[in-house]
Amino acid sequence: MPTFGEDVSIFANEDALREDWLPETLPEREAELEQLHYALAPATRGSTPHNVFLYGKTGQGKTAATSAKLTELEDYAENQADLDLTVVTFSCENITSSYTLASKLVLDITGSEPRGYDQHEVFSRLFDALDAIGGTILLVLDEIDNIGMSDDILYSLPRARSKGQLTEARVSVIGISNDFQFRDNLSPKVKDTLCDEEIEFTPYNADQLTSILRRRVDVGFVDGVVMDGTIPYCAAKAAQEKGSARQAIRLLYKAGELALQRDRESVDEALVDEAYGVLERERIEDGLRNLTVQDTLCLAGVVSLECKDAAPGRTKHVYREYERVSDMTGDSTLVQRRVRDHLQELDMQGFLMMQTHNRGPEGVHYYTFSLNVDLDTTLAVLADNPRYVSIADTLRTTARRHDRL
DNA sequence: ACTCCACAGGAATTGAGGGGTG
DNA sequence: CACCCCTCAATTCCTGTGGAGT
Repeated sequence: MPTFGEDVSIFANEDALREDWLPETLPEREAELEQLHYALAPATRGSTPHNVFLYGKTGQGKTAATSAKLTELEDYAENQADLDLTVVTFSCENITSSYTLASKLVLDITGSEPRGYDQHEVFSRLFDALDAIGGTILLVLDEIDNIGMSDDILYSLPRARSKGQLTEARVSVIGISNDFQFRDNLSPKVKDTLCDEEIEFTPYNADQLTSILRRRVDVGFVDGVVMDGTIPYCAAKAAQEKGSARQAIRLLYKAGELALQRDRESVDEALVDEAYGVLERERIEDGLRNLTVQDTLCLAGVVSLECKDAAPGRTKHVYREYERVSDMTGDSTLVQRRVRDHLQELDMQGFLMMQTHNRGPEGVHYYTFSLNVDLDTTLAVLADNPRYVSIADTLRTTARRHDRL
């Protein structure tokens, strides 16, 4: 039994390895920071900063860069008597439309949420709230791609002042997006205004990830704990996937924790490999647990194909399995059209692998689906839930018969 | 050559569920 | 209370297209 306080010293400052740690410098993002700087600079001259749109995959330093630059700007503004600057940062997680975004923004600023009103009224309350703050307002909308096609607010915000809906405040929008396509799908009128400055964050390569990791290790770990080759190894592993700094750091942190558990005094490549496995499993487990009933049943349809060694299978075949599975649980059976949508969502979340098969350049195409995560783990997680335990058992038996386990 | 089928995906609609106003 | 706002999952209908069958 471990005792508190008797840990081998591995971590010097564990906070530096956590998700929410914001580095003070981002040498790998010099160019992007400079672009951001010039976009915001008008604020220091008493004018409205440009609207900026930052895009790039997760873990590329978009949020960190924005936060670093804005802190710098806020510090500057603090010492200038005639500069009234407010930064409002808002994460659009779970926000699916302009309407909810506006209403949640009002909640964020004023503390009360307008609901049940029409969109026009909600927008105008948002403008009132912004006017009440006054001065120059930088509105940072993180993960803005969540609002999808409904982008009215992105059109209205930058124009509110010229339309007289805002009188006291000057508002600039800084949109941060993980989704490259989001930009293309914006309506043309929004693209015009919001995207007058665009900053793209391309994925870090292995060398850049190595430098980033090295700085974190210097702060986070005790000197000499992390072996020489471990950092580049970790970086290479992360670069191979998405080039995400977040993932690279998470990996190293997990490896450190494993080292602690094992009473090791150093972190080596084998531990990184192990940490990788642990994180992957956690990812699947969390993901599966958060799926809705129908999502899970659709997934189970594909799992069923896998167990019969019939994957990848076409939509039709998945649907047949889905019908069997949902019969077993007694849940309502959806129409095929809807199941297709669920399958596509599961593909986007990485649980399924959806392949397009084309026949002819433009015309008829069809999809096949296969499981993109470990079958055994998936069955285990399904069996954890009483609702699906009978499915999991049946499928496991089938899988054994077909030598899939 | 013609018709029918399979399939993806867009659009419109519905009904439940959250909440408003007068 | 009647009637309004918006969201979300789901259904229904429709369109476009190549391939199979006749």
